[in-house]
Amino acid sequence: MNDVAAAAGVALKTVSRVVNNEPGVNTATAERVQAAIDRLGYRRNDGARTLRQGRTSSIGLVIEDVADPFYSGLSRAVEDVALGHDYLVFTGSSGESPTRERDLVLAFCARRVDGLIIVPAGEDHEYLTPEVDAGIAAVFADRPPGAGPETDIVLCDNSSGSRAGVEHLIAHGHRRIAFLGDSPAIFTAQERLRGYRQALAAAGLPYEERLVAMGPGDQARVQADVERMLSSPEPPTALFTGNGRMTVATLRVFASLASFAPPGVRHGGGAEPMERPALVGFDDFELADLLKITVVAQDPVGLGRTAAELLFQRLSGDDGPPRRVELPTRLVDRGSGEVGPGS
Amino acid sequence: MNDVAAAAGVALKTVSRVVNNEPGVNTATAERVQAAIDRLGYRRNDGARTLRQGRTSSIGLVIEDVADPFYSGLSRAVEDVALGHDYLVFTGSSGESPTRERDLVLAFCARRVDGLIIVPAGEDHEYLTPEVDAGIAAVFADRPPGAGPETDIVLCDNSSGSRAGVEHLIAHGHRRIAFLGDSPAIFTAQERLRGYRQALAAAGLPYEERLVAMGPGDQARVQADVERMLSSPEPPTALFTGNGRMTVATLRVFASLASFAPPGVRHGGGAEPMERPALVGFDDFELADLLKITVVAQDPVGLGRTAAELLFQRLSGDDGPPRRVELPTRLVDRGSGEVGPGS
DNA sequence: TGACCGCTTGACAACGTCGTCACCGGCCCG
DNA sequence: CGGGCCGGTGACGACGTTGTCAAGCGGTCA
Repeated sequence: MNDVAAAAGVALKTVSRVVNNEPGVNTATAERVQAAIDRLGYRRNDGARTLRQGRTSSIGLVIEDVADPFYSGLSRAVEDVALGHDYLVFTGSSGESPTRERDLVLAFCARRVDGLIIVPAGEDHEYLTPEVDAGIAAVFADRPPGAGPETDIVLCDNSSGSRAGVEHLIAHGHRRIAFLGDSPAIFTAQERLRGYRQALAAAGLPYEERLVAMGPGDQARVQADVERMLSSPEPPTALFTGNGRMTVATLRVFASLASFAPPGVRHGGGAEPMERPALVGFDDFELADLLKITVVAQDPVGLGRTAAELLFQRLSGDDGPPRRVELPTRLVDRGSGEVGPGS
Repeated sequence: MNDVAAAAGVALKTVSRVVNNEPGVNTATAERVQAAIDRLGYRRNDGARTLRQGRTSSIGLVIEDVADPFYSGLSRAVEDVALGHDYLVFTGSSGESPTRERDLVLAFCARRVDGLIIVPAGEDHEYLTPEVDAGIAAVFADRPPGAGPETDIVLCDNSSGSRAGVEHLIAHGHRRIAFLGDSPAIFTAQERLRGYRQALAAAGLPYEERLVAMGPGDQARVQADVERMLSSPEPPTALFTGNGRMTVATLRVFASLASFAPPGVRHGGGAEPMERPALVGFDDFELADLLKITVVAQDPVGLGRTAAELLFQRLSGDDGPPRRVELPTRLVDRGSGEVGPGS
């Protein structure tokens, strides 16, 4: 900018005015400055600008994993809202590690992002208190934070969604319904389990420990749990899976159990030691339509958009009490809940 | 930092030394300073730091769409490499718009990112020349740039992969193979078409315009093209789809054409006006294994990792001639190429 | 004629950090 | 006893911007 000013024979401040389209610059002068800018290939240094102005026009987004379709949808929505406000987005994946979540958040804070959108991996968010006190806005998405500052929160209505999914199975005559969920440490897993229990209770069905398995979503674990349940004396006739990864893993288990009939096709005989159970999954996924899997659909885009919109309201001065938004889920019936007893 | 210095009764510079773990500070002094830092909840302003130091320890990543699994895999890989170097990542989706690509890149440049990884949407990258001259490193991934500065480039071996996929179909007896590709303006679409033609030529098969359809990957377009081809007098017995979205769209078309037999199951009669054609897709996708779709798998993670590694080599001083890396593809045979004439 | 106005322009400090250099006191060595 | 060295500390400017304030200038109005 110094060079531009020298080249155009004006003061620094005049160049600044031209660059920022501030009024009060003679047209001829402005043209001369613009010419110098073009000639020298000058571009404003936004780093210095933000230092001077005290806001960076950037936000930080911490999610579990960009490569997970659920979070990448959320991510894209956040990005779109941010770009609409001329904000840039730092993205980071925590990979479910509380340490990495914290490191990322603090790195973003050191960069003085104006706001944060966080899908928390950890339980303790006290580390955020000084940052929030320092004026950084924060919104939690998908899961509520642990102990820490009061912030806006955007969630899916996990328990109602889960309950609706399980009720759908019950309505089709299922009485022994298994629940496969994420690690109990994860909020959404707990909530979905809660919805499952509510649905059972409302229908007067017993809650059986042996039909509930929670843990990481890797194929081996799911395979073991599903096989164990299905080969037990009184196997479940339906499965409810607690997230998209579990649903897909379960489908792979089904595929690996060659004795299953294809979906919708029944075995000939009456005895069905290994008939393919009904399945309803929490969270929609690509190709679920082709595979005809009934799901409780969340709205990752809505989650991201809402979180970003709340954040920008805060950034534009709203300092009302913290809000907690719960987005509804939607049961998408594709038929996989119908197989089995009741159909 | 000023406040901390005052609170600890030392000079600014001493605080700076403590914060940066610089040697030459008396242990007692350091403790006093550290206490003041903790008490005041001070955190270094990395914005000011980068201004002073001339590098921002951040890179910009411009892709087509974070929500697309191919790019989100790439994105995650870039992020992991960057975090390994203590770099932060700005992410932006261009949505195939050259203007938005350019705006994003220039916004990142104004923020003085140290480097850029770009999946180009546009054809003209002259706008990058001043930035690269100014010292910003750039690497193009997945597609080569149009006119502009010489930079490192990381691609998939599109034509070979495509050729291998089509040869697989030919090897299974197919003679009329349709090609459904992305818009011809897109580099990868052109390359994959080239591979298709090479395979045909090598097998002595004619190239027929009527069997080639290129354009956007929306369901309606694909539906129209596939239906037109399949209902033509001499319909293709196999389809080769040019990217994951096309493959999925084509599967949906198959599902909508109720007259098709399920995969692997043949119609009873000899005449087969609408037998389900064989299908091989470029690009793997989740659940392709369950749907038993043969694909030419790319390696989005490898693409992202390689691009990031090249970038960091540049950032650490490597100024050798521009490099062009082509990553191999891999044919994953799941049986969907076998249906039809030869099987 | 002089006070005042609007328009244009510029000088200067400040944002928060770090690199450079200088300073101070104590100690060793000749 | 004097010079040099060293560990510890601080003053100051610079990075590239922008906000504040003031000044120059020509013209208008009382």
